Amino acid sequence: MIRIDLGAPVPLVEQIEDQLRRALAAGELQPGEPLPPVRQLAGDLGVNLNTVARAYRALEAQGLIRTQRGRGTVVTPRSRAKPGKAASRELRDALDQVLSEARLKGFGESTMRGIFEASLRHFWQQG
Amino acid sequence: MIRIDLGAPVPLVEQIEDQLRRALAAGELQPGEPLPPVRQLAGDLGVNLNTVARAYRALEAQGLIRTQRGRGTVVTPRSRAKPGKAASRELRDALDQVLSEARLKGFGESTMRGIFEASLRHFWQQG
DNA sequence: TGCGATTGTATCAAAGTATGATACTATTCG
DNA sequence: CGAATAGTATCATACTTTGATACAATCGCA
Repeated sequence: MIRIDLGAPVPLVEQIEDQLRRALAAGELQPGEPLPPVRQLAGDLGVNLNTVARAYRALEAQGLIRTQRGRGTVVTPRSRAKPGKAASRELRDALDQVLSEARLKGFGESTMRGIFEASLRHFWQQG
Repeated sequence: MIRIDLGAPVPLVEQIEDQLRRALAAGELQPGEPLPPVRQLAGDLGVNLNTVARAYRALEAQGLIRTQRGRGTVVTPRSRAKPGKAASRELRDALDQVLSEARLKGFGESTMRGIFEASLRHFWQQG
């Protein structure tokens, strides 16, 4: 379900968090559905249970999942709130970051569009 | 020219590196043009000169600038090489990351397209 | 030519962050 | 109640980031 890279420069907690968020955005994890217990996921990935617990807590702080000691962790229903100005600025910034790198690496405009459309479909189509 | 945020979770070196890369991709810094000396930029930003020097070295490792002790740092001409498979995978991954977050924050498909097109124009049009 | 000014580099210490080992607490179910 | 299962807290260790300071290369001008 998730694959982590011990040699990557990005922290394990963040790798786990990012991939779970992607699964949530793609609809692979539906609201109400339980996430694996921290010990199980930690065992599968070969990391400490705290590392998974921290990823869960980060996602909970973003309102994406809800966790309760002794009971487990479940996916929360998707927020229907419209994003604010700060969120828009952050999104533009993150996109600029990705596109500027792509530009410098030699990707062309149409290639870029193709990759974008694929990702867009992945996360917006029915997800 | 650059603005950094001491309270942000992203390291100063990376903030500086990212913003310089964006300036390069947007064509605000043209090939052959000199970058400010590390002490000057460091002074402007209120950080240690080493922090700027590290950002310069990172960009040099990516082939974007060329630096020589005692002489300074200049922008290198843009590489004409086509990106390989690894670069494509990384790009898809980075885009997925950004779009999945946007999706969960409630951005709509057309809003997303608009922001993307703006960024695309910014970095590909004549830049 | 030589010396001062300017530019990037190396070294090392201090503070902050990430990860893991271990013990703790809450919930469920027989 | 008690065992099993779920998340939490604490703390030690290793790694990363930042900065202070000293070093080395290049340039320019007297």
